Amino acid sequence: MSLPHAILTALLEKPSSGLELTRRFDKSIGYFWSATHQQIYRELGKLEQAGHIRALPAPVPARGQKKEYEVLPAGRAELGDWVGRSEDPKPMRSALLLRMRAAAIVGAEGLRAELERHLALHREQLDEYLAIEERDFPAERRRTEADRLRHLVLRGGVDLERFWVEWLTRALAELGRSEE
Amino acid sequence: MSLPHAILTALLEKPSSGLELTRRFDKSIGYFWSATHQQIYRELGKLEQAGHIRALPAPVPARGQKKEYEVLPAGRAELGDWVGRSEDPKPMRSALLLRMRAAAIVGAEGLRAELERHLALHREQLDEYLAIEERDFPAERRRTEADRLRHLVLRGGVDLERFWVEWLTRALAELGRSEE
DNA sequence: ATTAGCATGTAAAAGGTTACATGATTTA
DNA sequence: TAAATCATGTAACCTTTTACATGCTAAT
Repeated sequence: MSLPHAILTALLEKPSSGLELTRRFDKSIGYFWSATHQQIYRELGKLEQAGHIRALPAPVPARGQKKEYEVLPAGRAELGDWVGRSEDPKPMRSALLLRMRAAAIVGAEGLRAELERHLALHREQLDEYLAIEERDFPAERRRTEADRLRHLVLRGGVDLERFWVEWLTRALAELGRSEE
Repeated sequence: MSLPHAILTALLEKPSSGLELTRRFDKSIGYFWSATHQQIYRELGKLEQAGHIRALPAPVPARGQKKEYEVLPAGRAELGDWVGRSEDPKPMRSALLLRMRAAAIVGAEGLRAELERHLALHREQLDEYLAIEERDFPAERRRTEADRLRHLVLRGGVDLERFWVEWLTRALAELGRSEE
């Protein structure tokens, strides 16, 4: 049950509309939580009903009209509470690793191309995160605790992409050994 | 839609009952796919109906009685087909990273203990995987292609746990800087 | 006026989690 | 024979994914 807390966090960082949130989830929030616009709109409704957020008064409230939300004290309290809660890491699910294990039995036909495709995707993602890092956390400057926390989270995203790039590179090398 | 393929893979490696499969998912299959016994029983039913697997004839078929399954040719064909399919990597969702980002706003109260708890869990998991590696993939021996593939998958699990251990260690060090 | 793009939603289906129910087998 | 354990299953719920629907706004 983390989506509402992801949204509260995003809204505290900057009040936004549903579509703006969607875009932020696609970009800078994506390295620790992902969500589609359908999830976001549904959850915004629930959060509003619960009194955790409210829509800023709009000049002309109507469907198809931008609607900005901000976090209410109750929402901030709920988030503060949630941060202190304990939760076990979710077990892994990687379709790619599964394909590889299945390939050990039924043959690795076509797997190589898929590995190369994933390698390219992860390299791209890694470059994006590195660009964000350069932009938002430049060099060695006196930083606040909050800055250091945010940087650590981004570092998580960066290092995870690096892991995939390295693993895929190694996998492709190993796979090549006998195929030529 | 990968759970059925995870089960087909597991059953091809060794015909099993539902509970045996559950145990295997908890241990050696867990580093690339996880599933509970409820999911597994439900899916075994579907796979049997689809003609992809069959229950081995039991002496006394009854509820509460062990029921072993094996993969039929149609199941193997489906798996072979699936391995060649293309699928994008699923975007990340880490409640821990989210907690950290939220902590940057509402305060890191109690986060340190949670990080330490996760560090311990990931160290344990890493040790388990390393033990499996030593047992199943000893030293440098002539290996078949299938062995190399299986080893690569396990390496994925190992390296991912290492990533978490390293990131958490670093996070704790960073967090400590200002708290004392 | 029409089209493209922005913006907010609804609905149905698939997948995963949690809680509970039940029968068979072994062991104290 | 009672309790523990093995084994299979059902049901309800929650979350995520996919597809579709609708209304506003700006540009051609």
